Amino acid sequence: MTKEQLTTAFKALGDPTRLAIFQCLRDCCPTAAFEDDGRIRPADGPTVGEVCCQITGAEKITSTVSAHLKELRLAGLITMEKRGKFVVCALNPTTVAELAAFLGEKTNACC
Amino acid sequence: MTKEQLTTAFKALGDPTRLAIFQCLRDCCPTAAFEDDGRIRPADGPTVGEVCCQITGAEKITSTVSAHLKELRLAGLITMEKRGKFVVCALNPTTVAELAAFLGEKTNACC
DNA sequence: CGATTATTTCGTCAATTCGCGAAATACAAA
DNA sequence: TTTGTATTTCGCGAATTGACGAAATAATCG
Repeated sequence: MTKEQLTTAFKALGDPTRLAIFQCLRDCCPTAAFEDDGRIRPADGPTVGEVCCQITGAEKITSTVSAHLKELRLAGLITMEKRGKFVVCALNPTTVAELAAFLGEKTNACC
Repeated sequence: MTKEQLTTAFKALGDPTRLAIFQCLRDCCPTAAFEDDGRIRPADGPTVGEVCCQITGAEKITSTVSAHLKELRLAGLITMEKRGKFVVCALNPTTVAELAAFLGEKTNACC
């Protein structure tokens, strides 16, 4: 991970709305595996609309949350995939693990 | 750690200069344990001036780096202590570990 | 096809941030 | 006390950010 990728990722997490999204995706399961019409939705995460509802209480996704999701995606922290009319998202565990590893790297032994 | 503390800490790391300072403090030892006059300097970290030199190449600490150090301190990521004419600093391993732990928390089992 | 639903992009505005230099503060040495 | 050194605070301007609503895009439904 380059220094620039690290700063981008940390900056993405350094906003209350985006951190809430991050926690939502980390802690929450997709709220349903089936649509109203019975079709199954790939269970890799909630739709962006569902995430927005959890975060802001809004019924539909807002442009603000959409922008935050985009930033998290560009930072490599989440994945987003189109599923018909919906966009589902999920954490990118690889990047998260790399951030944790960066923080966990040992301090130089002589200190 | 509250949500606000988490965002503050991540935001503090989300700037290239501050991340460089963080890496410097994590990876570097104090460059010397003795002053010119022979007095020992507490070996808990380099002076802020030494950190600034490593980061920017400047001979004396700049107001920019001073402000970044303050933000890292307010975020709980580093400690700063006055030692006579100097201010020495060091990582706060507790906060760093808490951030790493937050990122490392397991995804909900059902996902 | 048109209508509806889910989402993103765009434009704007207020607020924040970053870097800089000058001035202020703190401490030590002479 | 005066001088010098290390550092912080202040004030400013340029650039970025976050929130919001309106418009655009994309896919499904009828």
